[in-house]
Amino acid sequence: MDKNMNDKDMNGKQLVQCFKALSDETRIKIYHMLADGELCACKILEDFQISQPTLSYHMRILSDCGLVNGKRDGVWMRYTINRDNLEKLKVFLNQIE
Amino acid sequence: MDKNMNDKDMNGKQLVQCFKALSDETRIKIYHMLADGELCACKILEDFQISQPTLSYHMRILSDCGLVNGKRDGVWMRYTINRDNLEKLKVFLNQIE
DNA sequence: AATAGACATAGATAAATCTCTATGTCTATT
DNA sequence: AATAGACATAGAGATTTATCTATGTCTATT
Repeated sequence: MDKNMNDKDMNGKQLVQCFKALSDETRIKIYHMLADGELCACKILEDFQISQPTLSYHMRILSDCGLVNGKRDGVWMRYTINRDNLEKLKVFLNQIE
Repeated sequence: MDKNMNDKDMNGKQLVQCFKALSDETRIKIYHMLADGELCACKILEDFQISQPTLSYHMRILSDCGLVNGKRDGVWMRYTINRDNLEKLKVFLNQIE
């Protein structure tokens, strides 16, 4: 696992955290939605039958592992995909085989 | 999530299951080990400080989601990476962006 | 400065997950 | 047919996760 690691790799812990972040139907759907571009939390919330604190919890998990960037814009939180870490996930999978 | 799906895609549930399977340090390490080729359960077990039933549990999770193939060979279980489903995971990530 | 709206945090709870020990099943060998 | 070895299953317990309600914080508007 640790051999052949370079700056394009994630460490094991971070990888596990990323996969854990994507191992939930709500979060994987959010991640997929963000593929089309930036979205604010209140917009994302409209697409789900969950409470606002639950969404906040999911966005924190997606942010903490580095898959998603969040920036405040006044009263809104605007979320985007973190392209660097998406790339690192791809690098990991491409290492397999 | 469901638009633009074709035979190269996994459905949402299966994707979630795959990511869940990889969201554990033991399993991600096993998956990485299998990248180098077939291994039997008893060989994999040597690399971890876990009980045999726990390994069996993890191998079941990796198999059930389709990331890993297991075939019996007499008394041994020989595991390999399921290349098709690895490819599907890659396709999913490549769809992002 | 009072209010309203967007988001975060705290605390509680139910469900899922990971691990173990004990035991069962199947295969190959003696 | 008895035994040993590799793996699976059952059941239990501790931890983690996903969700909620209630409440707090911060920003913008009136």
